[in-house]
Amino acid sequence: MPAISDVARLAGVSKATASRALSGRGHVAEQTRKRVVQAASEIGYIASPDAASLVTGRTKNIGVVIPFVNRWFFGTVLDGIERTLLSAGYDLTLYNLPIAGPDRSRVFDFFLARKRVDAVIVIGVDLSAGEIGGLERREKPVVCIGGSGEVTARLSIDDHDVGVLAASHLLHLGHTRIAHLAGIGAMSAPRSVPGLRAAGFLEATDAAGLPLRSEDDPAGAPGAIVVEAAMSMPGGFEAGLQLLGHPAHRPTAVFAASDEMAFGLIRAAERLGLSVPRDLSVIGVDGHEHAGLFDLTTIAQSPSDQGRLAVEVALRMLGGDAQADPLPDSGAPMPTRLVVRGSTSRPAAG
Amino acid sequence: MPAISDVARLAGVSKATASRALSGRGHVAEQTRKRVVQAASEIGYIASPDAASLVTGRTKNIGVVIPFVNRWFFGTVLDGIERTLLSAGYDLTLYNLPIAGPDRSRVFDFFLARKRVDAVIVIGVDLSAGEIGGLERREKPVVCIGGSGEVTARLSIDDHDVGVLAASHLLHLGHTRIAHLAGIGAMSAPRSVPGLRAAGFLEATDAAGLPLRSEDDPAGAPGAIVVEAAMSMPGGFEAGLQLLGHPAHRPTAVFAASDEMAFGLIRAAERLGLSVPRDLSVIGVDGHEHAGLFDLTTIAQSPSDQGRLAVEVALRMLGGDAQADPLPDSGAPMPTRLVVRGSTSRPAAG
DNA sequence: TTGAAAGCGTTACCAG
DNA sequence: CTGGTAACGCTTTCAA
Repeated sequence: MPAISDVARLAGVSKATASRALSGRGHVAEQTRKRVVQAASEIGYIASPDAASLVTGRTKNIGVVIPFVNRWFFGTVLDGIERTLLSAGYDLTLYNLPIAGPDRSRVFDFFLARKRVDAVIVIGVDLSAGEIGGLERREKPVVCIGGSGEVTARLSIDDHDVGVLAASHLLHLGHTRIAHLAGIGAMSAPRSVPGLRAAGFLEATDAAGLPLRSEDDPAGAPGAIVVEAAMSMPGGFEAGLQLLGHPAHRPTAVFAASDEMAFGLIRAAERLGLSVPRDLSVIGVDGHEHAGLFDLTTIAQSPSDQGRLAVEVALRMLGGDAQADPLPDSGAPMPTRLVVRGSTSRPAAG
Repeated sequence: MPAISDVARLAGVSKATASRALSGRGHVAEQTRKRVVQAASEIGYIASPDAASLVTGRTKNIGVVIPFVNRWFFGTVLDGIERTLLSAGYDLTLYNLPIAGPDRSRVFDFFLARKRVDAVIVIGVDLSAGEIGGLERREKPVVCIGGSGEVTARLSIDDHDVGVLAASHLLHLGHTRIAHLAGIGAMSAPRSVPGLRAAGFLEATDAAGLPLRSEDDPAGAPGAIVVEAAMSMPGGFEAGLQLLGHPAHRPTAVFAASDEMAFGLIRAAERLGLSVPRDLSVIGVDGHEHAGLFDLTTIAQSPSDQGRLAVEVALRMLGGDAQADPLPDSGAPMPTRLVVRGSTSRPAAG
């Protein structure tokens, strides 16, 4: 493996000059720079990042903490991050965070505690105060996408508003028996993404005069109901079979907390012989790339943009200038938009 | 940031002893070891991996090259890798490889060329001779999962056999008009995963006396046909609309090269008013976690096991003993099994 | 503009 | 079993 001293010798300069010529820091005569670069490529020299970061304190490496890679939102955010990092010359170290348990603290206390990453991007994780404290103590920039926890830099859509928007769309169409397929923890963790969406939903249905019902309530009456399930296609499917199983109790519209849940719900409806949107209107959240295929009305967001932006924010924070607000638009929520397709319509007459 | 010299001072020993005590290499009196460990945890010391790898040449970091994170197979393999690596104390650096273009060579020539990873795991990539040469020149262990290219360590299922098995299942049921929804490149890259599956399919249909047909052939006659599409749900959907669009040309059974394609195909069939399996039998490949939800017959494999195993192989190669065969079972293919569900049946009479 | 030399934080060798 | 010391490969003062 050629070292910088080899390059220096071949180019007839000192290590110092070779370093300056190759890294672009400090002034070097154009002619010598060329000679050094030529020598380097001749022997296939590539700088050792370890040696460099040992002295500079920078690793050119960003840690990404993510709970799933196999859910569309998360995978797509990761994709956006990776692409942006690649073109900035940064490495991405992936930490697939288990929901809880000893491995989770291992990620925070061991892996992230070492000096291997310049910054951390955390996607869709509800961070505990202790975890946040640990990260901040290392003085590494932390950028969050979604999730919850009192952190300085967070990029996210307005999840409460998403809930309001979805409910309003259904109310507007004239539905009065509406269910919300919420993510796990919606009721117990009000600041989490599922919690905020559920709260927005309930606020809107309440404002419209719909009472909150439980599954045991008398059938057929107007009202809103919230059911929790895994935010995945099977989650939506299972919950859907349950929710739609009793004709008398059946809502005429459902707001699913994610498009993947909505897909599962639609399949459950079909399995039960229901037609969407004639018997059931469905609206989801995400703007999943398969939403068109299911003809699903959804509240779209742009995960890959969020990923790209998170990287830009992190790099900006790394670039010093600690005073300047690193967040674009002073931390305004990321945009969402209602995409109306064929899965929502007015309820059947009667 | 506390350094090892701080630990040494606090414990009243030399740096050398402190290092030995903490890393476990070399002999240290049990009593001093305890004192050092105690001192380390007291000041929250964590070794700098950069400094360590500078001298040992080992980074405790594995590079993973992957073309998608958002396809189930790839995401699940990644998950298995990550989990295994985490418990072995290794980091995972992710390279989301663009299919082609300058960014692709950048991954190989710049990112992987640096000394930042101890080994590389490559998932589902058709490696060129040049790319393989580059990797081998760095003398880093390379483990491939799927994909193609003449590399020493490869873990994969027998994709040719998968094609045979799928075709045989359909033939056995009595189908004589069978289509194969193949991945892109199946016909042009015979050693690739799509190529092998298609070859197996054609071998079996040919042996059964079914002629290979093109889309323009006279309708209704027995035969096998191969259509290429993206190995995703939308890919299967679009191709399905095309393939099933003309009633006269319609096959009675389709072998989709992945479960995700099969899901799309099933939706296309439903969209066209066809009933599965009455009008159309469908078999996929993967054992996708949603296969049950679509009641899909499939040839299941275990991506997360493949991921786990790839890590074990890589670590074994790293552990010296270059002579011993690092591959389990002398490189025998990974297991697959036919899971019969409701999407395949005998063709309708007539 | 260039060079010499002093680190960065470890581990590994060689004495003791 | 332990301590001193020399690397590892780079960047960065400080002088020239």
